Amino acid sequence: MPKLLPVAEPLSLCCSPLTSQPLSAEQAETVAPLLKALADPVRLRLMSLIASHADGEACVCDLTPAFELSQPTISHHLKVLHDAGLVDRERRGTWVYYRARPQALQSLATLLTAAGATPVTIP
Amino acid sequence: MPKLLPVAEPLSLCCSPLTSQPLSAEQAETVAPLLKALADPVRLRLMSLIASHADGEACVCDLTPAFELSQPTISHHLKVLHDAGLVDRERRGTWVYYRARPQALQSLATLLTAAGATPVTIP
DNA sequence: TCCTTGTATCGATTGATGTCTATATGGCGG
DNA sequence: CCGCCATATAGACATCAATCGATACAAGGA
Repeated sequence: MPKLLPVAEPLSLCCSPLTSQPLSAEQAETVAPLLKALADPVRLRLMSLIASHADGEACVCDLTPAFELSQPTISHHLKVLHDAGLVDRERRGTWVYYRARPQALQSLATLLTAAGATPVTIP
Repeated sequence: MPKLLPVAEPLSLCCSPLTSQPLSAEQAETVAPLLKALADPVRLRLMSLIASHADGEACVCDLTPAFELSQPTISHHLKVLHDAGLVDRERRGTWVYYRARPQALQSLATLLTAAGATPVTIP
């Protein structure tokens, strides 16, 4: 029987921007783990490397050499990103590819974006 | 022609979106602490309470009762937010007010926003 | 001056996190 | 089937972070 999928959920953006109304405790508990997954320099760079790579995906073999860290450490960080639902994971032959989930980043960005104040308003 | 982004000087957002090009190690070291400061349910709610409060500011005395945590713990979390540059701090008489810095949140949102995707960012 | 109220700091404790080495797993080629 | 390569997991260790009670500091009022 096939292994159960890990935690890649719909990632529905749960809430309106932080600045429009207070987050509930539950909402905060939902969102914080996403931010925590990103709140590490190595994982930020991993996410960035993956997301900016061609087709929004990258092989582990592309990522590991970018750091002066052991291979298990990189694998660990990728697992954290994956468990948070920020990246998808696919095995193709010997290699494993991680793919960014733009909607995940997008929902976080929306949360942080000031309510009325869109990024750039042209008068 | 595109106006310059309303860059928040003290906190100048260091980088273009994650998805447009890889973050340097230095950029990642700069941004990660901001995310880490937000990556806690209590601090997320604090930030949200402050930002959504009238005038974007709130007294500690308004914030503490919203949690079932000791006053020193709330004070600690506020300090973390302040040290990260996410909120300003001002004493008025007996009370201390914390004020959200929308530019800080905005720069994070810009970082997370997919390059080509929706929002109005101007590169 | 002393007391009271609001907020910050200190020190301790407990649990989480990043990193490593060693080892396991999964696929491919011979 | 065997051995090699790429990646994941396990276990250990050191550091960090969240929380608390106790206490210090700051400001205003008696």
